[in-house]
Amino acid sequence: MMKIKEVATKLNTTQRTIRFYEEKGLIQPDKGDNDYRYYTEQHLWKLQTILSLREVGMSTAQIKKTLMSEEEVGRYLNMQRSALYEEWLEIKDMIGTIDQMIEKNEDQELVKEDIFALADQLKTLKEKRKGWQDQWNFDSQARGYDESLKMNGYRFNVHENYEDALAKAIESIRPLKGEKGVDIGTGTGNLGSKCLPLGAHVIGVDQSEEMLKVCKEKHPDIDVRNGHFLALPVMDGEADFITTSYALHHVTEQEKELALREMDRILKPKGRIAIVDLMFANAHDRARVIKGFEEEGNQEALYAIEDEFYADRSNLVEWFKQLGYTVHTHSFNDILHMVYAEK
DNA sequence: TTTCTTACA
DNA sequence: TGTAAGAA
Repeated sequence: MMKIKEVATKLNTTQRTIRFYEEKGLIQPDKGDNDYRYYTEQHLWKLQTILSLREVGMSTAQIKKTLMSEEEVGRYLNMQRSALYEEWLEIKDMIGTIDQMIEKNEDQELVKEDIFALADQLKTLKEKRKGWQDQWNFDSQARGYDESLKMNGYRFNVHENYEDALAKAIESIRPLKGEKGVDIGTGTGNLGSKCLPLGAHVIGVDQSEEMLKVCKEKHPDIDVRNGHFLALPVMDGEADFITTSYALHHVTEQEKELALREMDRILKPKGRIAIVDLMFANAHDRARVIKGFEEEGNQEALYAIEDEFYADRSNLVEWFKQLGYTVHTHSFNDILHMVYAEK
């Protein structure tokens, strides 16, 4: 039985901190008749983990949850990593615009407007990065996701050519042994897992906890991470290739450009990207296909298209080219396409 | 001496 | 979380 001072020095903290954790309900040491706190080995261990989690920025409230649910420390660490990545990206954005402001300021004289504009731009960028929300509630869809893939829509089957498309993506990427790939919006891992037998390390990113849980159960070898298109939990230039299927249409057309830049950030030079998704070849084609659905009175299709953000493939191609990529495209049907880009 | 509690920054 | 003050 140790008294608080001994514990504090041993763990390299202060007595105040230890009492504070008790106040927050994280630990309950035994109290003697003199009201002194006495700590056992178990208490020490617990305090040690509290301190460790605190060190990586987890709040006491989160730590409390983590400690109570015993089994899932990994899950909370995962979430914490994502949070830190988001903060990191935000800081990078801020530094970037400050650089631009300084440059403007040195160039010309009266450039307040430019600086205001840059600040405003930064603000919207921050909002986009944070403002991501799961409009379609994938957490609740997770369990039945693979089953629902097999079912066809009544008059509109978005998963027609699904397997062909996934196969084509892998065939284009040609993952090599030892390479690191990132599968964005990995869901239950249907696409990402196809890289595993080829010897690649796969990071599966998804914003839905439940999806990740299911994914991990199906494919234990996938390195599953919380995150989304606008804030990928991956370092700059870490990925040899990126895949994504049936996910980009959950991001608005405006955000898609930012999403491509985010992919560009994590991709190595010479890296490859394969995007398989519901999209239209271009604006004309979009009008043509929609008109077709209207003429046949296919409300189901029209509603589905309106509810989500099917990309304009020509825009994606254009953005990739601006970033210096070589781009190829492939159509599976009117609404299912692949964009393949090489850095 | 040591720890405790409470208040406040 | 750090600091301070009075009490046990």
